[in-house]
Amino acid sequence: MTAAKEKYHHGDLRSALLEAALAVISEIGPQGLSIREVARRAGVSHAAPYRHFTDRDELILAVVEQGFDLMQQTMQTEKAAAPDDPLNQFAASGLAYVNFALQHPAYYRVMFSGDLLSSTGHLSLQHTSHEALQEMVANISECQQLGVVRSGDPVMQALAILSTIHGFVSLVNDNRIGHLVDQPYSLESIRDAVLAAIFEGLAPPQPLPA
Amino acid sequence: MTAAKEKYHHGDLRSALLEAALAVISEIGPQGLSIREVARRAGVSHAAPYRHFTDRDELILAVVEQGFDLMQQTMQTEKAAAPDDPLNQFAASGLAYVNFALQHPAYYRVMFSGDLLSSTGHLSLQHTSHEALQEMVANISECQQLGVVRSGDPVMQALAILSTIHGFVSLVNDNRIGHLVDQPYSLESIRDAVLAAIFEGLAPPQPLPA
DNA sequence: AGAACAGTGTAGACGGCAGAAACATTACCA
DNA sequence: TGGTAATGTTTCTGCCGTCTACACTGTTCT
Repeated sequence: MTAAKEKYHHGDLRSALLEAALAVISEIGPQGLSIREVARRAGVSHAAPYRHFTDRDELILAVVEQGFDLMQQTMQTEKAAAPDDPLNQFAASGLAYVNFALQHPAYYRVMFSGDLLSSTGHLSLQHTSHEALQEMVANISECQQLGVVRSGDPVMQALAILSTIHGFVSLVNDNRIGHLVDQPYSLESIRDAVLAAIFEGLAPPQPLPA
Repeated sequence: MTAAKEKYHHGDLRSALLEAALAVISEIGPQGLSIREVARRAGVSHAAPYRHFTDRDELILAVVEQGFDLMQQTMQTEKAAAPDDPLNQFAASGLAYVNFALQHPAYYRVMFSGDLLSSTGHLSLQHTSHEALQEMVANISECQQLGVVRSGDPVMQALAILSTIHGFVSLVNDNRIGHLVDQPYSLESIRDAVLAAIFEGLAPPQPLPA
């Protein structure tokens, strides 16, 4: 935990603030994220964070970017570890996305809450997500050419899949699944069913004639 | 707009506050919703709302409940207007859900933002959504018995569909779709594609032998 | 070595917010 | 007509974001 680092003023306040911010979001939720609380946890005065972030928004944005980095990295790793055919790799990416969201709910909430940042703009983020979608589309096209995914506009298919996955993890992270279903369903079983539904919908309507 | 109603103190402050709250959410977003701003718009002191709502949360909750009522009503109407077979009625409900969310983004955001209310609990809402899911499940079962929906646990199917729809409208309402795709896709076309994808995934794998 | 300087943290102030308490006004009812 | 409950206002506390003026620390130049 932040080891031995009290060099001169603080050492690495910026990182400490990001860490504290994530902790606050985990414990209290994003609405409880205040500059003052974060500063308190980092053990500095309430104005110190302004040396590193011009704004509350910029602090949050930094956490968001950190989250995107971590997610992208995780997905890349999982994809690389999957068998070397497009459909399996695509499935691995999807599973990795969902697992990231479920394992790091604080990150996912900040990244996609929509109410946290005042402006949804922020070009760098737009670029990141646009790229991610493009990769997804390319992957789907590849699967189509192999005949393992039904034909259709891959952009539309990607958006539908993204909707499903994002919707699922949002419902879970906002704690709405528990109220919806009765006892005997575990989160993992629902997750697997949702992912299965995606791939059922993606499969060609007629099984391969072979 | 609010007609002639300045009876005694205010007339119907409670309604005026709900109306103002919704307006604020539309214009500034849910994070800008403050008791004081709402009171200002209703032309009363900042403490007046506390006569009608014990809490900021309770005000928001009232808007949420109003939203659920309106949505349920809309869906019921559309469902009744659809042809009298289960699959068409199911499709009509789904379309109505999406359209409600797209036409009343402010309501939808408050209803499902997750960050707005401190507690996700609120039994009445849990009850409402649980009931809604049950109805969905029943509808799916009916379709299965007619052979127009593939077999499988209808609860899981319902959750997958709900995920897709909720995910789609969340992405749209948080303004993320625009950054993702390039020009030539209209929102309606994406909406239709997403809905189509749901029903493709729901269709029996082998077309009816007839 | 010593002085200037930039980077970093602090102290205090301002206005806005949620919420509680005490007070004022109005509608209604006996 | 007078009493009472409902409704709205004022005022206060404490937290928040952000700004400004100041203090400390490490570096760099002479």
